[in-house]
Amino acid sequence: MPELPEVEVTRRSFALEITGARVESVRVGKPLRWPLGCDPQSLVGCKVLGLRRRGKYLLLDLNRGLLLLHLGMSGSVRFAPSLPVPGVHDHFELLTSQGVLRLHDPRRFGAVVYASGEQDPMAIKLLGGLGMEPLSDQFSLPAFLAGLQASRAAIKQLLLAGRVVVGVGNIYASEVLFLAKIHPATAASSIGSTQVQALYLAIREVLARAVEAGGTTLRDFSNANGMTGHFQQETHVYGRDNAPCHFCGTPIGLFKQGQRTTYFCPQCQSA
DNA sequence: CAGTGGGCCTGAGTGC
DNA sequence: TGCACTCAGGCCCACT
Repeated sequence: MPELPEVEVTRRSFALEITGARVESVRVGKPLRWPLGCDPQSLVGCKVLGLRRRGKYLLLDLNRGLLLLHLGMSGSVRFAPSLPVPGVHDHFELLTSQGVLRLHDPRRFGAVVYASGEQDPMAIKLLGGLGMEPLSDQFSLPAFLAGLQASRAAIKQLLLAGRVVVGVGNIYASEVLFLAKIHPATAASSIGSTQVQALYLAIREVLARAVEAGGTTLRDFSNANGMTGHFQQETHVYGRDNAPCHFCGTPIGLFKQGQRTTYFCPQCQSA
């Protein structure tokens, strides 16, 4: 499910409600991608100072350390004064003085990891290699250009790797490359500065627009209040193979890049 | 060293 | 209806 817009939509949907809450109990279900890294009971009594986002991670700041939440491919978070009895795919739950935080994740590619602080080795391992935040001032055109010039990988795969800029997953990578009229298999270092600028602008615009739209709900994404997104109604190429390109009418094509499906317009994005 | 591909899990959808 | 198979929004890590 979750690329940057979905994670940011999730964050916004309960950041204020959970801030200031005191953890009263913790429930863990089946193992997630990584172990929690602490005794769940040690979280009881912690106070929630705030909820931030870095890339596709949610950072729940506590008065003692922080929890890193990742939604993997199929994760979603709910936060409400109370929730129904946990189901088989609800693998982590914090009961707090202000509501119940629950992670639902059928495929269990997600994770909840405790770190004592941002210098904790686990925090560094997970967050240390992340690229620029695309919706922040940190994301600059010169730095983006330098990042692309340093890699001869295919641009789509470089975007997915998140080492240059974070948060662009499989859906949005196809979308931004379409808007910038760049073929997804183009070697990053060979893209001219004019097209790099178009890509830079497309990343900012598409991600910001997707956040406004409440994210993309393909199957099961919803925010912490259970509301779905509707950016899927605005995609130009993702999931539209054989449908006419919105700009030129050519049928949208698809191919595989590193096990992931890439959608593109063979006319608008001719290599 | 950079770049590619396997694997982690489960559920939904498709074709026979 | 049932079974086998493919595919899915991410990311670490072993390998080349």
